[in-house]
Amino acid sequence: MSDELNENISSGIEEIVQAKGRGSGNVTINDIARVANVSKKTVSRVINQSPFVKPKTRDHVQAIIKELGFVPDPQARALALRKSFLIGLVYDNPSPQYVVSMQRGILDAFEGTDFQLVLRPCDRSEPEYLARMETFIKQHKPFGLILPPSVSEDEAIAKVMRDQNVDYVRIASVELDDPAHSIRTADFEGGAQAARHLTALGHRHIAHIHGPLSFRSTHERRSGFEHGLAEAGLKLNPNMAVEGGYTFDSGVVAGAELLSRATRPTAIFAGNDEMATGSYVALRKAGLSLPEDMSVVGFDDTPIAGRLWPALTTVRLPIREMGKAAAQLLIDVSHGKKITEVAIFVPELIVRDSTQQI
Amino acid sequence: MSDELNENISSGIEEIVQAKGRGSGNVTINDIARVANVSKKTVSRVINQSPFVKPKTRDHVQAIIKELGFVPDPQARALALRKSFLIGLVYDNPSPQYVVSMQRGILDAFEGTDFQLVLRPCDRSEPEYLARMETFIKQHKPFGLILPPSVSEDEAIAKVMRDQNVDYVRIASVELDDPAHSIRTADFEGGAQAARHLTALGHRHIAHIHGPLSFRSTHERRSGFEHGLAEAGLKLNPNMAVEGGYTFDSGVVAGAELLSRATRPTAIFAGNDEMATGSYVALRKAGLSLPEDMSVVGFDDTPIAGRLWPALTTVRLPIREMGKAAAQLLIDVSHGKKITEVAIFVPELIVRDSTQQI
DNA sequence: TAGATTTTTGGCTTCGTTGACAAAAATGGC
DNA sequence: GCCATTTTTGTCAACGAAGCCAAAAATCTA
Repeated sequence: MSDELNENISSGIEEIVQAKGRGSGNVTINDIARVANVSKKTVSRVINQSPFVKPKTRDHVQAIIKELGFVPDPQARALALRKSFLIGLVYDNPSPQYVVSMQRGILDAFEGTDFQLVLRPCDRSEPEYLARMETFIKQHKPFGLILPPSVSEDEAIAKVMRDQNVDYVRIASVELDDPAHSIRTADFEGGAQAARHLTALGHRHIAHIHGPLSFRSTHERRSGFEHGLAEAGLKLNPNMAVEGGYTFDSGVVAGAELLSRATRPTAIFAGNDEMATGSYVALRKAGLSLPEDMSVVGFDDTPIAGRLWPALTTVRLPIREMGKAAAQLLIDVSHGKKITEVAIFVPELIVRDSTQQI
Repeated sequence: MSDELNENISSGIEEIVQAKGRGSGNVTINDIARVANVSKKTVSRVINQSPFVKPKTRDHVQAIIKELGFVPDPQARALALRKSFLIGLVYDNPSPQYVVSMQRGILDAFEGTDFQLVLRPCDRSEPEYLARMETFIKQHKPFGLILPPSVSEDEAIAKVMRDQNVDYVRIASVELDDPAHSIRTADFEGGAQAARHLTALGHRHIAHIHGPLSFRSTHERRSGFEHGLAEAGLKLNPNMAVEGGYTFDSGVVAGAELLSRATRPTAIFAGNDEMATGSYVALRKAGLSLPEDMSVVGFDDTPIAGRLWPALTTVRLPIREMGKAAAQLLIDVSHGKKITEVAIFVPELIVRDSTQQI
């Protein structure tokens, strides 16, 4: 009996391997069912790790799946489940470096899974952006969405996602949502670290180029920075605080503006690396030497920080790790894991060559 | 009759709008068929722009599609067509900036279409990379693949794509494939431009940091460069040519190596912006002033070029436009458009502040 | 060991679309 | 106005999986 069974299986395998090898489509659940001599429903159960399958059956089916190199068709599954295996990265971050790092992290987490990362840039200055978001969700039924700042802070988008009943993870510097939907960064702490570093080097006149006021991170980084200054008995002089747009160009402008003030600061804390890079240019244009004439601290530690001269001292956010954590959270939650605490990423000061003792 | 028809339609629409509004799933082809009083096959024909539909019918159906906000389900279509609406970007380019720019370009072309961009980093140092590629194609049945250098140059990957019968576009500095599958960049010409610029500024001792010899672009850029030097009666001194890996770190090393030579060049042409950035660091470490002591030319014009000090003179490749063209080519070819000539992108020298008269 | 109970398995339908082919409608020629 | 052609439209079965519920097998109980 057992021999006969095995023989049947062997010949079944051979036949299918030959047929599929000639390009007659892929191996499907039906092929597995036929060869394994079970119903396709049972194969489906094995694929989906249903606990209602006898271990013996499961092993048998799995062996045949492996032998035939069967991979379930994501489109067919999506149709039946009314949910695809796409995970969208919805972003509007002005720093391309930030976005690439995050992509990497997400892809790290997808290793060995069937999820695919799709890119969804989101231009919130465009009036239709919410409608587009909704159409995308309706049409493509993504498994989930990952939102880094600043789209993560948009409550209108959050509402759309909830209304459309799609899973999501928001990465932000404040707790915007419940733990199952949040990854948090301790930007406040990062700002404080920047301040402590500069005051420890003896700086007393420290300027700040912060991001747009509509970003939560702007306030967190600045408050943290002020908190750090206060520890050294210092206050942020209001006219030493200039707003930028988290972009390189805005950093150039902001840097120039600071230099036009009556008293020149000896150090600048920029709200992100892009603006810090811009401030380098402004300082150089004014003929200053770095870091002799001015210490500069950035935020994020995107790849450009290490490529500048002098290499930029910056507050490192583990962006790639955050991306990975966000993707993993999405997967874990879908598996029914209960999340009780928001994951918090604490930044770390990376001291390079752009800061020095005064 | 006409009135009656309209009335029926109106009530049908109302009914469906109400039902779907309550979240009972999306509007499907069946709803359209029912309301329009045609078969779903006819609706399908309208969606797919079949020429065998009477204009009157087409307009009628399209009006109802619009009214109900119907969008076809990509998963169901994919299942029936055995081909998804995903387009994969397969990349291994060491410069993250290059990759982001290309992503943007591809997304530009997808505007208003149903295509989604999925990211497929490809690590060719890993032994399984071809098998993974094959599995991805088999499983997800992408509509097409876009391959920038250097994966584009991999003939083993090209074979897999052809065997699996998936459409693709290869972006390369040489003509690797037929016009329907190729986007070409005139790297040779770019190299020549760099040489002409430097010789015109009076430089006679010019070094070259080139990319890995396994990249076609390395040879094209170098040959073009030598060609340009020859126009000025110069030759590339073999020990003034150093190999890098198209990465920042390799640029630092290569720069240092050049400075260790008996005679110091007065200008460097780096094979890409990343390595040019690395050479800045090596030169600065050696105490040189830029551009006074050394002129530097890069290649690509990735965002970092404009962020450096001095801003990098570089040979601009319109990466974003190339990405857009590649995506558009994929779409056009799928629509049956015949391509007789390979699209060639000719680079343009962007003169900034890193080069000066000697 | 028969019957009750629990565990496993299977059958049939559904998801939303397209393909092959058949049927109906429109058009043309006489 | 009738028949042959050509357009246009419709029917029904895929595509490859999962859901619901019933059937079969295994296990337990007395």
